[in-house]
Amino acid sequence: MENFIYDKRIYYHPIEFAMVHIGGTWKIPILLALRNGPQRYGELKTTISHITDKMLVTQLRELEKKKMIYRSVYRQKPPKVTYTLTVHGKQAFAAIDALTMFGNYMINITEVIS
Amino acid sequence: MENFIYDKRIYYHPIEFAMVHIGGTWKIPILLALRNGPQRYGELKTTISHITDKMLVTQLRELEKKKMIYRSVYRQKPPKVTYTLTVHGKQAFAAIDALTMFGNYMINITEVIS
DNA sequence: TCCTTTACATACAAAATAGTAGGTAAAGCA
DNA sequence: TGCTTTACCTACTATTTTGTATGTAAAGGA
Repeated sequence: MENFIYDKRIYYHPIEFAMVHIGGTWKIPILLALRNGPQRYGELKTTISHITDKMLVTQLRELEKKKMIYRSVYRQKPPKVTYTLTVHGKQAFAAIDALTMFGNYMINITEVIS
Repeated sequence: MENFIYDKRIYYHPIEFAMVHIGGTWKIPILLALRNGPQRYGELKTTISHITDKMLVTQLRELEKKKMIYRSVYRQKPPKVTYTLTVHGKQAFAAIDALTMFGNYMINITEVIS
């Protein structure tokens, strides 16, 4: 299998499919925030600096749809919702870690202002 | 070091920096095409299906600027130019391979039309 | 001199992605 | 009843990325 269709879009390489799962500005930060255990919505918002409500919500919804995370609702006084990694979500970390290593490598060989 | 500046832009995580090197639609296909050895411009154009001249040129220029590939010009009858991976470019393959594996994993657990 | 081949370049348009600003629902409590 | 907290949603705008179409330079050969 080399190319295939999903959700009315054609993919030519597995990497393109990987990217719809962890690509964009915010999906990886969200997955990393959940790496040490579930977090509620408000916690994610403070853990992940600079993220807006809109971005956080849309990316959480996409990750949930793709079965990378799941959403738990606690019916309480002020509502409580937590997000947790699924097994599929955890599978992403091999790639995420490899990307981190490559990024660090490129930082070291590049003139960067810290 | 957690955030830093490069080319007038601020980065908060090494992955963001990795992504400016291998992100976008065409950089990884180009790197993969060069994996088995240097290729000339015209060869890349046929190896990488669907790529346009504009995309191929701009991505080659960016990869060259970032020292991921280098450009060799042969002064000949019709001009000849080849592109070759540098050591830095080769460093990307650990991440690229990890992404490929994750992509394949997600393809398998997803209902995909092949 | 004109033609052909190779490797580009450039203006413009379209599409995808991200950000801004403001609003809402639910439910207990004063 | 009105207030507060948490977890969202929506319309609109801005920015970034990609694609389309067309053009050009160099150099040898007919």
